[in-house]
Amino acid sequence: MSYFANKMSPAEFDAKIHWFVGRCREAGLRVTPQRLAIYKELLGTDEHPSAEMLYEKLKPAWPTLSLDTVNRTVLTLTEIGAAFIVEGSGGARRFDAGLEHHQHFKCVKCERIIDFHHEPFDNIELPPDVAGKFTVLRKTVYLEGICDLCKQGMKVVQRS
Amino acid sequence: MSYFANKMSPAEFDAKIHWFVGRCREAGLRVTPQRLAIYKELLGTDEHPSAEMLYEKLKPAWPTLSLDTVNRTVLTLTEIGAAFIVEGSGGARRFDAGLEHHQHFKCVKCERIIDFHHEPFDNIELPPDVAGKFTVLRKTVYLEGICDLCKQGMKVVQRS
DNA sequence: CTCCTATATAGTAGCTACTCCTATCTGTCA
DNA sequence: TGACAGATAGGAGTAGCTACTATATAGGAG
Ligand SMILES: [Mn+2]
Ligand SMILES: [Mn+2]
Ligand SMILES: [Zn+2]
Ligand SMILES: [Zn+2]
Repeated sequence: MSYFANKMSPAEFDAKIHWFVGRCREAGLRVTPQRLAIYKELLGTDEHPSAEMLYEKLKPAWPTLSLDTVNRTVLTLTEIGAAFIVEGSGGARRFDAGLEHHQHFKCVKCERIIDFHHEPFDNIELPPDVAGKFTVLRKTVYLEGICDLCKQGMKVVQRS
Repeated sequence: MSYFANKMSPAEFDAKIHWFVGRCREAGLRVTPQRLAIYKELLGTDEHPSAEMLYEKLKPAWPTLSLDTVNRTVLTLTEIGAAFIVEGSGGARRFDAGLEHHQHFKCVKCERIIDFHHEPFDNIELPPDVAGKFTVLRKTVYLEGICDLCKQGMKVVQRS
């Protein structure tokens, strides 16, 4: 059985921020206000935003923030294991700071990326010849199709 | 048990070309020399080329071919179900005319996309709540990591 | 606390991978 | 063998990064 992901508690959120600060120190990275703000924004959403989407959300509170900083920062986040690039095909890269086991469904119409969790997908077993030949760093089960809102013909904010 | 994909016979190749011509007619599309050449090139390779890669391969034989035509054509191929965009994260879109059940391993260093086939991955069962809420058009098991050549530290042609 | 410096940021320019536009051409059918 | 809707070539335009450089600042030394 699977379930759709839900919000985290303020305590969980704070714990993750604390972990992130430690992870930065560990990696020899400065905890700049921009870096923290970008991480918080990514952590607090389940929309799997692109760099541009994060930039637009942060701009009101951070008027001098540059898009390049957002791009550099999300790349840094993936490098220290605080986030990852969501699998998909085409368009802008989408990011995710949710490190718990879960999977993604992407709507090909509205480009929404929706979290779900199905335990059998968490640790799919690799075929022996692949495991023997390659170093597998990431195993993903990924679904694409039409989401509930687009099926109903409802008007959804189109992306791109 | 899984196995790595291998070449098709000339007879199989011809059969697929024949199918493609019929599929074009069926869809009300003209069978132009460019369209056929692009499909043949994509069908004859297991490299999962980008539009640019196809363009470079075809240029010697088709000096007046434009990159835009390649881009439009691979899009058309996906629309009529003669090809699909390979899943992945970031970079140029990569295409595949191989419609048989198989899966992909992508090397994060050299960007090679390698076919393999593991039967348990062919028809993974959807969680009921996802199947009920969304129309799932594509189910993908996707692996990423370091390929055999890159592990050996061999020099491989870097992409991008 | 204050200063120092390596690292990070802002602003901008450049690049890659498409996507759109328009004049010209051609596969298909009558 | 035309006629013409659909396709292509070439070029311009756009989105999404990526590189460059002067300025600013986090965080450690003193
Ligand atoms: Mn997610
Ligand atoms: Mn393939
Ligand atoms: Zn949708
Ligand atoms: Zn490799």
